[in-house]
Amino acid sequence: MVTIYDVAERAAVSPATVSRVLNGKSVKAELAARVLEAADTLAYVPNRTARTLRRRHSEVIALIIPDVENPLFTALARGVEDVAREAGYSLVLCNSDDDLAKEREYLDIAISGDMAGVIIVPAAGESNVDLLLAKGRAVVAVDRPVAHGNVDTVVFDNARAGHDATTVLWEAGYRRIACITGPNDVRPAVDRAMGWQAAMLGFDSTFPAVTYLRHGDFRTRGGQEMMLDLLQMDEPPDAVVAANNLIGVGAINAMAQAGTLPPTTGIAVVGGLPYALPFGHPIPVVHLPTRHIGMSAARILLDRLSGSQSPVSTVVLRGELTPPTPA
Amino acid sequence: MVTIYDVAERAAVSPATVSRVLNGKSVKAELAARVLEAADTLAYVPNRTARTLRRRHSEVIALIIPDVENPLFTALARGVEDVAREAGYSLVLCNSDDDLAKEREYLDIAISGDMAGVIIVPAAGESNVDLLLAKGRAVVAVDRPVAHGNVDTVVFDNARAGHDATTVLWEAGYRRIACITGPNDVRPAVDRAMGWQAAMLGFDSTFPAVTYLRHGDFRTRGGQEMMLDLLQMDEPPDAVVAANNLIGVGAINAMAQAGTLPPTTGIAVVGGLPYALPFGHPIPVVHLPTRHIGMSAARILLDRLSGSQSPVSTVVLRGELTPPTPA
DNA sequence: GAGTATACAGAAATCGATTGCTGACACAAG
DNA sequence: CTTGTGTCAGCAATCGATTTCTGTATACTC
Repeated sequence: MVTIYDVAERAAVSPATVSRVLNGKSVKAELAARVLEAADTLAYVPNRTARTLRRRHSEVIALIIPDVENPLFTALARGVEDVAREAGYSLVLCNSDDDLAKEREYLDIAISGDMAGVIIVPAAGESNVDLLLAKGRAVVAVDRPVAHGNVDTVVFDNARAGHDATTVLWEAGYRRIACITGPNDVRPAVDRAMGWQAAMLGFDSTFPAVTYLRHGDFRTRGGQEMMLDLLQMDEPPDAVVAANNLIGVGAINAMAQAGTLPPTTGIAVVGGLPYALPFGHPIPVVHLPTRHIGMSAARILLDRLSGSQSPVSTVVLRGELTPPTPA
Repeated sequence: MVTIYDVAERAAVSPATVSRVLNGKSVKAELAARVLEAADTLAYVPNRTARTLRRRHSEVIALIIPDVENPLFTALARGVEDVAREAGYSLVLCNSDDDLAKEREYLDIAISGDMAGVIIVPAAGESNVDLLLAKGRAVVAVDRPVAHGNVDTVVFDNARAGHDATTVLWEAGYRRIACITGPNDVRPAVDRAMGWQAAMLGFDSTFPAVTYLRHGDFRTRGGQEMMLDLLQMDEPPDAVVAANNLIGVGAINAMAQAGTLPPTTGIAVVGGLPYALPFGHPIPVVHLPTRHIGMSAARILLDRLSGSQSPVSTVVLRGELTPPTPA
């Protein structure tokens, strides 16, 4: 292992000088040249662990997400990564599986690994980032608020998204519009359903909303099962709002199984479908600015890291109902 | 920041003893109890940075993949994660964008961050892990071999997968079967195309293979463009082998646009389609054991980490042609 | 030309945990 | 009673880079 001492020796200067050269502090040009040459010929790579120990924080930020296999979160990760890299930070992706224990483990790693900051999509339930805050680390919540801890937050306008998705179906002539959403301890799932419910009651105050609401698991499987369930009702819905992309896919699968693909049964989806679904009928989608939400969170975090003391803020990003262009 | 010294003081022992207790070395029961109690009341969290500096390696392994948004790689990541966590390691996901410069950056981070080992899907081109090997770090290549460096490797049997996909189409009666694959500096892309070519020439030695081969970018966009291109030929193919999941999605989109969805134009896909495509006709898929490939790579890495000196090996996993059950 | 300000390099302390070595003590064997 | 063997806790060195402090050489002011 070649260390800063080896470089110092070869360049005939002190380790302190090598450090200064490598960190852009002022050093006489001639010495700097010697140092750089020595570092080069020795193929010196500074040890980040030692640097982190001394500086008491690394250049790594942790991004904790509930599911790496969900395109929403990977898109978010891209957004974070792009901004973070730009600023010289690298990103560690941690997969919590929406499990508080795993999440806690990763939070501990973030603390004990001296990570610069944490961007977290809190797991369902009582996420707690107090320990992190107590240590003075920067934390930003994304997509969902944290249950405990007062931190900057970036979320979608979920109620509105649910409302918009419902409205477009209503305007297309559907009248008995159901809603399949995620678990009821996951905030965006609840909010989107609220948006749907508000919209339906606005159109028809006698609509039996609870009857047509289903909680799945925010995954394809759940969407499919709940849709089949809805279709078996005595008075099945004539359309459905899928509260996320995977539910949308599942619901469409179910419709295919039951032979009631759109436009027979209508569907609108909150969140971009991961891949265009190639069959005749266009599907209205409320596109959520997933990449943006990541970029926004990263910017806020970077701001905190550079010492900003501005009061804790919540940013709400609005989705956009798109004419369904594929891909 | 509460350190091991604080704990030591409170428990009236030396820091060394605290360390030994926390690491399960033999210490008299009474002292151990005092230490644990002190650690508990002080809410002591050991600093991994310091430990890593001293031990000269961390409990983190890096997984470098070309595209976090590709389900193949996220599934692989799950496989790696499951095995790694089991063994007490945590995973850092790094996104190389198939870009050698970004890849090199992450490799440097792996070195300078004292990471225990690296599992890498090498970027297109001349990936080089020599530096890592020179430092004695464990490295495993997945999905593609590394251009430089002699390391354990886990790959799919890509040629066979291409061959199988082609065969199933031939047997279904298609005769002019094209192939859309990835960039020609990406090994699996080439191998799958080779499998297709071998199969076609086996069936019909006069088949003008080069005419019906297209290189896209292994993404939806590329698949779509190449498919449209194929469909515009004077003598368009009557079927196509899509060399990966995203190309498959793109190709199907293109078919939808052109109004020649299966079975009019046949298609077989190598690699599971990320989300079931709900329209009447079943699509044959050569399922690749993506999760397995990750688990296998992780096991090999862990083996090396625990000191195994067995000769460098290559593991080849076979895909399986499935009757196309959705989801 | 004397005195002060400035720039810059080196020595050494520091970050927090681990670990080789040493010494203290207990007990068994001779 | 002495020597030998083993257990276990503490001291201090160590990992590699950063940074404070200090000293020296040079430039600048009047």
